[in-house]
Amino acid sequence: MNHRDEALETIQREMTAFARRARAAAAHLHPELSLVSYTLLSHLETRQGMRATDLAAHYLLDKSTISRQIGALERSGLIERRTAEDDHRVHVLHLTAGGKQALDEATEVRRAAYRERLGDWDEADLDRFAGYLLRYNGADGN
Amino acid sequence: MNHRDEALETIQREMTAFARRARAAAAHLHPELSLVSYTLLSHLETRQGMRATDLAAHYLLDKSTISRQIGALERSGLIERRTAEDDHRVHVLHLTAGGKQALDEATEVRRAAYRERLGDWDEADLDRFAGYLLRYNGADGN
DNA sequence: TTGATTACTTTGTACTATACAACTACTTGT
DNA sequence: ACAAGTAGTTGTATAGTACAAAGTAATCAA
Repeated sequence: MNHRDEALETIQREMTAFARRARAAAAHLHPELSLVSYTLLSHLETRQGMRATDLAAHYLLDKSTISRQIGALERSGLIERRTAEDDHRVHVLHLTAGGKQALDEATEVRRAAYRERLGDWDEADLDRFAGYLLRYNGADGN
Repeated sequence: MNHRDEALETIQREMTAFARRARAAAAHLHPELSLVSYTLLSHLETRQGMRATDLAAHYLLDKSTISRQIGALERSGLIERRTAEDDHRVHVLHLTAGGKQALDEATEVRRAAYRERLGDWDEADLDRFAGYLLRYNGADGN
């Protein structure tokens, strides 16, 4: 295996290892909001008015899975579903005040964990790492 | 939010988004070996003779979860459990030939996907990215 | 304008991954 | 040799997920 493949292998392995721990890590950090709920809320915050279908595509999930997830979030009062005026097939999704608050609390806890974890990194490295991740995720449509 | 926090925020967000897609991505790439099974086999390959408890700690999973996972892998003939000679409470885990083969096949598929995805990165960037991931994961014990 | 087709979502069903608690089996330190 | 600790399994409950089928609304073609 050449040098390039070794780097790819490392990236593959480390990204995967991280992914594998993320759910449990989230559960420990903020037990009241699962990783799944957190990511959905977080996505809705930056893109209010998104459709269920868009979320499904983004997270590579089945539409039925998303339907149930947002159903649960709605029942918990964290989001609102509104039927779109122009197309009555569509439900547009919005964070409620409670949803925003729950999200903010979880985000603060997560931020603290990352600040701690990356505390000894200098700013240039953080920037480059962030840039690489954006580029990586952007590649297949983040 | 200062610059440093913005970089942290990006890292947090992008790592999380990636994690959220990894399971489904794996299911599409190699349906015959889930992300969970893949990571366990992969870990065993590099560290033959590992104990169930070690896997649980590494992946932040409950020992019962690991117990059932390795039970399933054993029933599928992908790994072997051997009682340790020096401590009869302990089961050490080994990849079987079949397990090695299944792992190799999935790894090849994954490698191809990463090669594709990162095809336009130059080698210096791949190296730095890999380095950052190692550093990041190493921080809390990978 | 209505019947077919398409688009978005929900529901029925089944399975996998997971946690927590209780238990069994073994080991170790005093 | 027994109390305390460690490794693993089993009972039970729940969340997350997929796939297939159905429901509902919009659009398009004749």
